[in-house]
Amino acid sequence: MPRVAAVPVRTKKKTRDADVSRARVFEAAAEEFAARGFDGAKVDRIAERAGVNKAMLYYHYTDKAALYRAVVGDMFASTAAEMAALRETGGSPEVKLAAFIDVIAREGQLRPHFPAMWLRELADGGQHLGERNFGDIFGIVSTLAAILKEGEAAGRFHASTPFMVQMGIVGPLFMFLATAPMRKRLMTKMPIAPPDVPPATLVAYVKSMTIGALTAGRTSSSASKAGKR
Amino acid sequence: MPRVAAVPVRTKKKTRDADVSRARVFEAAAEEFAARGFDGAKVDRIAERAGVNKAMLYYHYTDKAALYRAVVGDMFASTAAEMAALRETGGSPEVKLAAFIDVIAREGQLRPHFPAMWLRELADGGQHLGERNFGDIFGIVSTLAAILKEGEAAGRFHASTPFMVQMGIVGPLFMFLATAPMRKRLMTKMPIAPPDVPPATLVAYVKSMTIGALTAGRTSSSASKAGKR
DNA sequence: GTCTATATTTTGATAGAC
DNA sequence: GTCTATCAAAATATAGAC
Repeated sequence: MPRVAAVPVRTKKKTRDADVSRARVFEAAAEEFAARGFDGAKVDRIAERAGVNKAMLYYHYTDKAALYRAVVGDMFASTAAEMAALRETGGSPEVKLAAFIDVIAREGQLRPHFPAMWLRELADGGQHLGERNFGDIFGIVSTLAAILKEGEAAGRFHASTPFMVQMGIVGPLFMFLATAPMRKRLMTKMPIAPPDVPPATLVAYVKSMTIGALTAGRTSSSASKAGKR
Repeated sequence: MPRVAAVPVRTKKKTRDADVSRARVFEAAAEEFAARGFDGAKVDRIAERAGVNKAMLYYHYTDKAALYRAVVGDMFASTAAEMAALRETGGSPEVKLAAFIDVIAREGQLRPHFPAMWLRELADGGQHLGERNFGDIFGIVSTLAAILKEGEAAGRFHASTPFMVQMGIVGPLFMFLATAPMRKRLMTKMPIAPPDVPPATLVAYVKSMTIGALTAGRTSSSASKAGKR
């Protein structure tokens, strides 16, 4: 037992270093995966970006796929957690829906790699996702489904397909966010693709679109209330 | 000159065969690229899918990148051409906007690989696109920009950013279309992701969203007219 | 036009010293 | 925990016969 007691200090030091390099790898991987996709991302490049040796990468993560899952898992787990919190709050269906959109938008901005990675994962058919990821996604869509159902029951929303509404929210939001680098580069050739739309404007537009579609033809003023400018 | 005269018949035969195998390669490539992306797509697998020898693939196309450009170019050129035609037609801004959305949706369904490939290309930042592709894309967005401007001048649409509106149309449409295989596979685990929403319903929803956002707060009945059901 | 065999390069991954 | 050196497996592309 005395042998065990001697370790703490040194362990703490080592652990902190490990956490640092591990975090650097994670961050670099997120950028690489977002910019090039799973197959396009190269392990060597991730290590280089992270400023660590390639062997270090394998010290922290079993392989490329595990690293990818770590990044993706973090995205969905975080979003799912926020959604769980959202489910506890009150308010009208319109307010809840706006809050739902805010969470998606916030997560998409908080993690710059999120939008592009999500776009790719959708195109990939969820190839790289695991059971836990699907669970988180299910939780997210379920949150939206509950809001829609509530609004529908209250006679404020049309009947709708949750997954379709979800794509109607994530699509515009993430497509716009994911194309930020591209738009920046294209500005000279395409004055139509501005790199600098304020996030608030984008979010407002998405809210307006969604509420607009769900309340089209109704006399309520909810459409104009939720997403102005 | 007599040597030249003897060729035609044989050439025709050969040409037909060539066209067939070339088309098969093109088709197989479109599927592979859509399902796995540029880096994920493997030349061997494309050849196998096409039922031709790998060497044949290189006989028809200089390399993998050229093949990719051929598929992508076809998508954008076709869509751009339809947009050019649309620019000639008349009607109210609302009608034109609906027609614009119809073109995007039609192209997305006509070429099953279009949605997924477009999602990927956006995430890639247009890495694999050439000058001509950007020209076509510019033409497409410009068509939308003109419609929006007209509606705005007529006092029927809010001021808007064309590229953002474009993402608001392509996003929901293509995300939903691109996830068809995924949804089919997930049905058992996620009853929220139905594989079978009728395209007409999806298109109507996107029209309703877009018109709804552009006319939010207005007294006009255009929102309910353009995208019902 | 079509196929076999092969050259070349890239890349994911590990062994083993420090 | 960190790095060097290296292996083994893919994967792109081509040469050359038919």
